[in-house]
Amino acid sequence: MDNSIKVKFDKIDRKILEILQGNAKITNAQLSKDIGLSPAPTLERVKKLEQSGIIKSYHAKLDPEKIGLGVSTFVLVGLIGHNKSNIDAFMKEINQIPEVIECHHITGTGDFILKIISKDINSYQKLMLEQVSEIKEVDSMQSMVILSTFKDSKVLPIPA
Amino acid sequence: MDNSIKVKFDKIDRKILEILQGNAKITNAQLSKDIGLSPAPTLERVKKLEQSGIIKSYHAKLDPEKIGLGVSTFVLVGLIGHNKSNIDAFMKEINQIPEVIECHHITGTGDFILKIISKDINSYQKLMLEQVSEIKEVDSMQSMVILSTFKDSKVLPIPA
DNA sequence: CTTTGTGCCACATATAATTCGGTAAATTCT
DNA sequence: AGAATTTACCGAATTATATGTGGCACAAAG
Repeated sequence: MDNSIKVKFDKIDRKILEILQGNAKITNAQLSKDIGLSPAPTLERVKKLEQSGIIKSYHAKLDPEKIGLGVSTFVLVGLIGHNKSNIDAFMKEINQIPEVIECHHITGTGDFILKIISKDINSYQKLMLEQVSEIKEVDSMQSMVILSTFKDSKVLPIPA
Repeated sequence: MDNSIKVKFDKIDRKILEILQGNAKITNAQLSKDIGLSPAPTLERVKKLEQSGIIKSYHAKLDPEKIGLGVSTFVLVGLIGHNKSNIDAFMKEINQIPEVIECHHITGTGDFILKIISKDINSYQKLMLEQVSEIKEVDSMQSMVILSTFKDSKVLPIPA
């Protein structure tokens, strides 16, 4: 099991990570210029960062509205019980709903927070009524509809 | 102003978008095989999707724990007023805090929801006390600490 | 029908990634 | 400290990939 412990990386690696978080499509040649190395060791560092699991994957970011996804929400979900089997069953159901793009177990008000994205309010309602609230472990749900998004950074603040 | 209206794309484009959301590093040659076209028109389609703004950008996804980011939270923030100048001022401050990786204006309980990521509980507390709560438009704050993340999909469900 | 445009392929070329051999600095061991 | 070992780097050659071009076929418009 890979238990995600902190891995070593130096100042140059940090710079690489910052650049690649913001722009994964940069050429290795340009990246090497930006960090002040030649292409060969630059590539070597990127490969190591990938192999060590620091870089997990690369993704294209789409414009939700342009693909017809007009409604995004956060939903606080309370479960009927907190034992492992309940949570596992809930997770399993949630994982099968592509509109649920995030699911986090949290402290505080609810037990879980979901991020859901769908076409419009109608399809959102349908999704909630026919899929989410149908999961038998679900007790309560509280929706927060996103009116607008001011910040959605894909760049994590790498600690010194 | 680009007002993010829905743009046309066909079944092949949808497949391209699905693949690129999950794996932005695929070669054009492989992508063309996966969608059943030759490289030239494949590349042409990808370029069009980029130019039309459907594809906004490409990002490397890092493992937060491996770079020493152990604490992620959602924070519900209430503002002292809801007029535009207040909200603008708040946004401006929020944008300068790299630990705040998301900021959404929402309906429901609070006015805004933030996603914050930091090194540990101490640095989180420091951030909240010295930066977020210092913003003068901020009235109330309610933190939800993420215990674990079960799903964090970068693939949006493109409607039919 | 004819025309115009769109989308495709195959192939040629340009650009970029990747590999390789060698060197220097840093680290470890004695 | 000094030798041995490892690590990180560079420049150049090679390989892979992206990109550009011309031509063909189908579909939509006139």
